[in-house]
Amino acid sequence: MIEVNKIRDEFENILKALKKRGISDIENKLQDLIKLDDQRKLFKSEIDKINNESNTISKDIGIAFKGGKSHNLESLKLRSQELKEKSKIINGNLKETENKLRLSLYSIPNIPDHRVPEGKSDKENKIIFSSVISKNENLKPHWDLIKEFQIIDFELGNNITGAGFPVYIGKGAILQRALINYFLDIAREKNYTEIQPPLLINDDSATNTGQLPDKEGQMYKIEDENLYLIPTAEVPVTNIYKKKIIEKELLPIKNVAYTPCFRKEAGSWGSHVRGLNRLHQFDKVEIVQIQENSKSEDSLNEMCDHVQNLIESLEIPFRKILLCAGDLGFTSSLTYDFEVYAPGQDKWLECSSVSNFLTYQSNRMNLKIKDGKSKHLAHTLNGSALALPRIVASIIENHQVGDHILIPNVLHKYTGFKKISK
RNA sequence: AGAGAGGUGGCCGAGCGGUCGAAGGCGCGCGCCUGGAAAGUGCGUAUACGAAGCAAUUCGUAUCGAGGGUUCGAAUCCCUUCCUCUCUGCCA
Repeated sequence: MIEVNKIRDEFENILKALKKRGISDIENKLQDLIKLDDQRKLFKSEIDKINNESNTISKDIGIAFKGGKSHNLESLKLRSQELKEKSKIINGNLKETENKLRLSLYSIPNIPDHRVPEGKSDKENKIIFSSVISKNENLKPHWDLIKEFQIIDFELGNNITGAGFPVYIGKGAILQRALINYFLDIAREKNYTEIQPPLLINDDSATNTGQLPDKEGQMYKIEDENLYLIPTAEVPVTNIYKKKIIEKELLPIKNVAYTPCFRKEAGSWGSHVRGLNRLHQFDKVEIVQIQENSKSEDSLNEMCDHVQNLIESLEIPFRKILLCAGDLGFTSSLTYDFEVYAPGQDKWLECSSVSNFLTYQSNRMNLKIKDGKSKHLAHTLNGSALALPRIVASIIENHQVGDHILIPNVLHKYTGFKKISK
C-alpha cells in the first residue's frame, strides 16, 4: 500500500498518476485518507496523554506503598479508574480509525510509473519489441497436436478433477520437467537462490503481496484451515521477508522458486480459451528480488533480459509489451509482459510478467532496509521465468515438423530426446 | 490426535504483581590498552506510532508469541488462541 505521508507530500503527482488507472473519485478518496490519518494522530496523542497520567499515578501509588504511607491513595485510585474508562473509549476510536485507514489504503492501487501509457485495456499496451512472424495456415494448434502425440490429456484431467487440470503423459511430462530444471539452472547461474516454499498461504501473506483483498475470488480457499492455494510463488517467496530489516550490504536478494500455481480464473473462460492457454493448475518458475530503491530499475531490466534470454533460447517468436494503466496489476508500478507466438492458433500468449512494486508490498509487509542508522522501505520485484503451459503450447506449435515435434536444443540434455514422434 | 513442558531483546537466559524495555552472559559496533593481535577494560547496542526540531537528537506512548480480562499498577495472575519441544498414537 501507498504510504500516507507520501500522499501528503506528493499529492498532485500521485493524484495525476492514479487518474491514469481510471479510478472513479480518486481525489476524494485520497483526501479522505489524509483526513483519516489526521484523526488517527489526534486520537493517538490524546490516548498517549491519558496513559501518561495514569502511569504517573500508578508509580506514585507504588512509591507510597513502599514508603508505608497509605493515606490519600483512594482519590488517586479513583482518578486512575476514571482515566481507564476514558482511555477505553478513545482506544476504541483509535482502533476503529486505524482500521478504516488500513482498509482505505488497501483499496488504492500502486502509483503507475510515468512511463506507463494511458489506456483502458490491453489494446493500449505498448509493444516494445516483436519478433517477425510468418503466418502458416497449415500449422496445427497444440490442442490437436497433444492428442495426436498423446503427451497431454485433458479428458483424463476432467475425470480426475475437472476442466483445466490436464494430465501430462510420457514425453509430455518429461518436457515439463526439463523446462523446470532448465529454468532453475539458468536462474542459479544468475545467482538466484533456489527456494521451495509452502504451496498454501495464510490470510496475512496473501494480503501483503496484494492478492487480498483485491483478488480474493481468484484463489482456491481451504475453508477449514483458512488457507489459500498459492496463485503464484510470488506470495510465499516474497513473504519470506515480512517484518524483516535487511542490511543494505546484503542486497539485492535474488530468489527463484518452481511451484505449481492454482487459479480459479472465474469468469475468464470462453471459446477463445482452449487447451493449455488457460488452466486452473499450472507450473511456473518465478524470480523474486528485494532491492535498494535506487537500484530497482536496474533489477527490473536485468529480470526482463533474463526472461527474454530464456524465450530466445527456446527458439520461439515473442514480443515484449509495456502494460498500459488499465492493464497494469493492482500492486504494480511498472510491468513488462512477454508473449510468445503460437502459430497453430495465430495467437500471442502471455508467458511472463515482470513487475516493479516499489514500496507497495514492502509497506504492507513491513520490510525495511537498514542503511547505517536509518531505515527505509525496500523495493520488491518479481517475474515469471517462465510460466510453463503457454511455453509448451508455443514450442509444440512452432516446432511441429512433419510427423514430429522438435525439442529446442537447449533442452536436449534435460529431456534425453530430441523430438517427439507418434 | 492425546498427555506434559514451554514461548522474554540478534542469540542464550534471569525475573513470577510495583519506578522493568526488562539483570547477567554471548554476539555486534566504537574507544582505551598493544609494535600489531589476543586477553583485559570502558561505552553503546529493539521496533512502531505520536510530539518538538533544518538536523543530530530529545520527550511521550505501546510492545516480554497474539487477543481479551482482573488490578491504581501485569513479563509476572485468569481466560481464549497460535506456535515450539518431549512422550504416546498415526503416517509419506
